[in-house]
Amino acid sequence: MEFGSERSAHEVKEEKRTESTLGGQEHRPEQEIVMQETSLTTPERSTVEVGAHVSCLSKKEEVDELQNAKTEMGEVIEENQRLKIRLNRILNDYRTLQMQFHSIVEQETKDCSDKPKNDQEMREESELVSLSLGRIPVPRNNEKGKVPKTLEEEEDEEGLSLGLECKYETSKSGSTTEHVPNPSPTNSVEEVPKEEAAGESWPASKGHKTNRDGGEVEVSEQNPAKKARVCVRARCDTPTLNDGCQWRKYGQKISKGNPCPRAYYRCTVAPSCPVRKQVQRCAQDMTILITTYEGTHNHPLPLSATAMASTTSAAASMLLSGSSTSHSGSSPSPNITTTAADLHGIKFSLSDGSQSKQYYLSHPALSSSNSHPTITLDLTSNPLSSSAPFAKFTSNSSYNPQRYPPSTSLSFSSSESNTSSWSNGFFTYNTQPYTNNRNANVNVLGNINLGRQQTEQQPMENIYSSFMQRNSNPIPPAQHSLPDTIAAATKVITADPNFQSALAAALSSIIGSGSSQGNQGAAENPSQKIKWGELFPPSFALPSSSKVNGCASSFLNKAPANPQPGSLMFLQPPLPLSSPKSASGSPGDHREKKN
DNA sequence: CGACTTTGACCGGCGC
DNA sequence: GCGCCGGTCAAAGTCG
Repeated sequence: MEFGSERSAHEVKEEKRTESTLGGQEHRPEQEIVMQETSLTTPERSTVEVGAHVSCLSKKEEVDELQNAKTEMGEVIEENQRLKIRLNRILNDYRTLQMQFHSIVEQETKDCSDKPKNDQEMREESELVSLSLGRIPVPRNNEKGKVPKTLEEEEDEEGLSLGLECKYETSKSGSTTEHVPNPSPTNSVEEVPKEEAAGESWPASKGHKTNRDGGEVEVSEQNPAKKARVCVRARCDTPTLNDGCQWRKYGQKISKGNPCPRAYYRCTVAPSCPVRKQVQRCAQDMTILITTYEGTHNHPLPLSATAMASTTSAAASMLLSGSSTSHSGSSPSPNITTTAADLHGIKFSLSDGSQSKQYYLSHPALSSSNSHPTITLDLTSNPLSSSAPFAKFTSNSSYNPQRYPPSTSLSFSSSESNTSSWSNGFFTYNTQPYTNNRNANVNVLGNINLGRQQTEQQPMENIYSSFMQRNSNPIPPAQHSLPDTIAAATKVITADPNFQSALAAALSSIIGSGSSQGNQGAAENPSQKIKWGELFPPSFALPSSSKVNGCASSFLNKAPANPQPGSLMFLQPPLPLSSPKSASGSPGDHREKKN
């Protein structure tokens, strides 16, 4: 709460500063003109003074001085003329600039009023966010098409406000309103529980459960639509991914459309942990294991569990914080595989150096329930973009367009070879532009590198430039000045809670791992927490799971677990694939209800 | 014996 | 209202 007010004040200051800065720049030409005019009047006055002074001297001296005065006057006149010419030039320049500025403003206003209006309406109606922070948003559909407009629109209307002051424009609506009632950082604290609550509540049998269990009620009567799920698709030969957590199977069901049974697991690390997961083989590719996580751990996790927990939390946070959903026009078939390419959504570019992984957040593969916003991480290599080191990260709330209308689209992509992002299960995030330091990976603020690190020699394309490239269509990236790039990137970051969430998770993971070689995540360090909070908005709320040690996912094993020394590592210990039985961790209370 | 899995039954939501 | 379906429960079985 205190923290919230602090940050609010900070935001206000930032905004004021920005406004004043911009204002000053606008008026600067006028000031220059005034100065010039003043300087022009000065010579005339001096001439008069000279004349008066001459009258007091002798004739010879007068003559001499008159001649001198004439000479001086001539010089002054010449200078005056030069000044006048300069003034004219300045005025012309100023007018030209003014005209250009006005024309630009008008143009953008028109753009905003035309397409963006629809966009805004759609966004408000659908409560969704559409961002594209990459280079190429494939104009698949209207949603995609509007992505860049949205950014431009925001940028234009908001007047290029800079800084990391938080803006919650993306979470403008309904589902979000409940979620993020006020933009104060307090939300960062509140969001966790909310997210948890969202995750905790499993729809079908809540009431059911409540009745049977009587007392223990983890039922939250919140908006059912807010239950976020994170679906992870990964190639795995084992029955289940070893994500570091301990799970207990409590059910199995053969779902329609998939011969493979779906298994239901419950986290048994803590008796009251609401986290559950569903595991199912992909019908089309049996080697692909689809794991859907729901809920947030309310207990410390084993170190090996942090990765997955953070990832899923981040993804869930992205969904929830942005009320983001993206809906592709792809077939309603529960088959995700077909939709991956169709999904616009967050697109994280990444490069592993040796191999690239793709992360698609797509339709809920497992989730049959349309009431769950689902975000899917596709860790399977995608043939569609296998040639490019891309990672796609798309969110999807559900198939049901009514509940979760098409909307959110984030694309942090860059076709450049070296980039940041989700890579082999690790989130590598590089914000080098600020430092321009290739080795800035050490700097947590500047670079987020979760997990396996690229070689330091590898130039990593900064995400800001990526944003910039995406945001400013007309202007080639190379022409962007650094300040512009930073400004645009900042804008994007501050404007999109989803991205903030991703950042949050990434940072939290880093923080956790940073200190956590000793187990306790630095996120628990109040001071650091505040720092992060200042930098990031509510959506940055660290999932509870991020505070704890965590999980690794077996899919990470696919990536060579050879972290680069000196870099921020997210998950160092290689995680063996294993059955749930072999899952590590204290048994805790495994029979939460039976006993 | 405790922890875990299996599996049929039950419940609620949703669509027709 | 009915049936389908997803999700969960809990008794029975298995394993170490």
